[in-house]
Formats: sequence, structure tokens, C-alpha cells
Amino acid sequence: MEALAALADPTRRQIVSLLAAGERGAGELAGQFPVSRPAISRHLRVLREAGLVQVRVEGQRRVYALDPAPLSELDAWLAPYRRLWAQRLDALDTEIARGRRARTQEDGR
Amino acid sequence: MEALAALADPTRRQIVSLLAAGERGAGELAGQFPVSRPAISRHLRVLREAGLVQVRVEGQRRVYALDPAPLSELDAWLAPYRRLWAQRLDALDTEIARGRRARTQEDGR
DNA sequence: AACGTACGTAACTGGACAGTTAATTAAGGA
DNA sequence: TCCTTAATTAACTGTCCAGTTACGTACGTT
Repeated sequence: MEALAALADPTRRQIVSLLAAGERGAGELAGQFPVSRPAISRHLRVLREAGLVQVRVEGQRRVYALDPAPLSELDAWLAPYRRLWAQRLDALDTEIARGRRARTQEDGR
Repeated sequence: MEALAALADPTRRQIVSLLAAGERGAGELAGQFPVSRPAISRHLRVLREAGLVQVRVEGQRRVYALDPAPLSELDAWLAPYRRLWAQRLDALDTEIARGRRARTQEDGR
């Protein structure tokens, strides 16, 4: 779950989003952001260390590509919690089906 | 996506995991960790501000409960990426089914 | 060989954050 | 009322991290 820390930064999430559309060179990525190129380089390093991106050296260019594996891992981490909001929606359905009577009783506070 | 930053900390993830099994008092939670109670109090505050937990004051106890809404939001954020590893698996399936012939044609990049 | 381009790394700065101990608020019980 | 218990808040410290500028390295071109 090292990916969570990497994805906690909005710039890095945006990089991931860009790479989801296809691979890009480092400079090409850096051009999309208001921060300096070294800053993007560091972000890419964090993403690389988290396994979220992979680099391919192509002449003097570095081409970055998204590796979805950690996202899949995150998805798997999330899985056991899924029943929680599914259940809540079920409860809501029940509520609606009942015509939403006697609400104050279970509302609490 | 503020939840990502909150979930980046392993202690907080564990708190979330504990609360998934049912609500608990603050001290009850603190007892599960090797850090001080104020530290847990701060973690709970971060989780509260991220909307991941809710407190209910019950006498002099604070009972914390998980609110799955931000997890659901995270799930939604993850959704568009899902095709990436699904596709990879599909490609693998296809690959196997076809006996691995004529590969370059459909790769498309 | 010399130069320009494309990145990365080094060194530093400011701000955020997790942890600690000590003080504060609030609820029960003697 | 006084004391204990439960928990948060305050104040402080150390560490990590994102950003900057400056420098280093490697590839390609002339």
C-alpha cells in the first residue's frame, strides 16, 4: 500500500491520469504543470519507487508509462470495505420502500 | 480525494480496519497501538476531517464509527483505471485462447 | 571534438506532520 | 464539593517532503 502515499499528492495523481491515456516523455509531462522540471522529476521518481510508472530510455528521452499493478492492489485493499456502502445503499432502499416513516427514532443525536 | 492522504498512514489504515468491524471508543482504539493516546486522538481527528469516521459522544466516552463515503469516493476515482488491468488480463486470456499467434496486429499501442 | 538538448541528482529551504509530555475540559461517583 | 476517569488540546521537537536553483551526465548533431 505504498501507492497510497504516492497518490496522496494531487500532482502525482494528475501524472497518473495523463499516463492512463498513453505514455509520455518526461519533458512532455513537465510542460503540463506549473512547477519546475526537477520537481516533476522527483514526482516521477516517487511514482517509480511506488511501482506506478515504468521508464523506458529511448535515446536521450525518458518515456514514462503507467503500471496499473499498484492500482489493482489498491482495488483489492478496498474490496472488503465495499460491502459497507453497498449495505448502506441497501438500507436506504429499505428506508425508501417503507415510505420513510418513523425517522426520528433511529436518527440519533 | 482528501481521503488518500488520510489513508496513507498505516496507523490510520489500521484504525479504519478496526472500525470496519464495528464502532469503538477512543481509548479502546488507543489500546491497540504502541503509541500514546494523544497520538491516536490526532489520527482520529485527521480521519474525522477526511470524513472517514464519525464520533458520537456517549457520557465521557467518544465512540467512533466508520463512515464509508470517502472509501466509496475512492472506489469511484479508481473506476476509470480498472480497464487497465482488466484489459491486461483480457489480453492474457485472448493470448492463451489463440495459442499465442499473430500477436503484433492488435497490439495497437 | 565541441555544443545543445533532455533529464536526473545535489544541496538547500519552508512547511506540514507524527510523536512526545503537560495542561484542559467534561462526566460520574464518593 | 472533591477526586478519578476519559479524552482532547496545547506546546514543542524531530523528521519528512515538495519546491527551488545549480550542477552533472548522457545522447545526438554539426
